[in-house]
Amino acid sequence: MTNINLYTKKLRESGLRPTKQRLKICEVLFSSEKTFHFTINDLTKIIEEKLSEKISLATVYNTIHAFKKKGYLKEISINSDKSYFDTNITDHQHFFDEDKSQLIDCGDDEIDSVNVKRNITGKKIKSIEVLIRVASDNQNQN
Amino acid sequence: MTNINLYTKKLRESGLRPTKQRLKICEVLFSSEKTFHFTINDLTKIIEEKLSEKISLATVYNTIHAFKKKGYLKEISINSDKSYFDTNITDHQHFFDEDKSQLIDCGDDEIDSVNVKRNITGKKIKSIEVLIRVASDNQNQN
DNA sequence: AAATACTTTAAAACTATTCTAAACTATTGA
DNA sequence: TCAATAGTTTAGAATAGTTTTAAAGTATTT
Ligand SMILES: [Mn+2]
Ligand SMILES: [Mn+2]
Ligand SMILES: [Zn+2]
Ligand SMILES: [Zn+2]
Repeated sequence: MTNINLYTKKLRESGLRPTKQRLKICEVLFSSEKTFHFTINDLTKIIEEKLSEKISLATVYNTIHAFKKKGYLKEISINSDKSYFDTNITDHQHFFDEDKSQLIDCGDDEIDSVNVKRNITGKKIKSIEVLIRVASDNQNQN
Repeated sequence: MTNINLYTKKLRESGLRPTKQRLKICEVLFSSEKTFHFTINDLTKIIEEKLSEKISLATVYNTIHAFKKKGYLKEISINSDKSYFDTNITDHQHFFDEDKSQLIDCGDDEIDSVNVKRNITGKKIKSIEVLIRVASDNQNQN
């Protein structure tokens, strides 16, 4: 399957038609073997700089949300003014480097799976998210 | 130690003088044996309704931040448009009821402690946060 | 081709949070 | 005592990420 076909499939399955703009977004999100973490701002900059293409912010937001809803992207919970997304949709956890405001994947082999012994009546577990905040040793402690 | 003295101590240790407004905030935060989770909006409403006192939002924000910085409050990481705070500053984890947008404490005995096998060079672990998202079984799955 | 449906876009709106600057209050020290 | 100084509260303005709007553009259907 060519990349264009793959992008088209993902867009269609997310309820979106494969337009020029959306395919560009896909190119940034899904062309690399490597997964990555990004904010909407990051993504918009990459599109503008690497693909020298100007896409309206609204289109970027809409597309990212459709992919998130369908499960082609994950959103990572951090206390931050911005939203962080992840092209790695497998079950995995994160370090958050507070010095650089940067997410780092934590492999399955690097953390024991979380065992929850309690269940909330009438509720189902949707996800278990672990965030390990790290910072430089010699931090301004104050 | 009377409550007023306790509040005064907490304020002073957070670098704030014990003013009328700040003591009111303390009363809501620290008078009950039970700990609780809140947003700034919640807290402001409680102050206005229960204590029939009007305190400027800026004062609430400043006081909450000072307490957080000092460690008398914790902030919980959720993907939300608002910040959630916790008067329970002991090491514990959370369920997040997505139907009600409500945090539920997860006791030490209800979850196995997380074992991280990797360390990031030059970085120290500041915290390990676990968030278990739950929602009603019969959710609109779409 | 005309009608219809979907999309992009710039700009406006929205909202939680932070900042500002002026009025107010408490503390200091002569 | 009381003026000078330092700290505080407040309403409103500013900020910034995100969402909404509405009009112009594009694609699809009949
Ligand atoms: Mn926020
Ligand atoms: Mn946000
Ligand atoms: Zn990741
Ligand atoms: Zn809690």
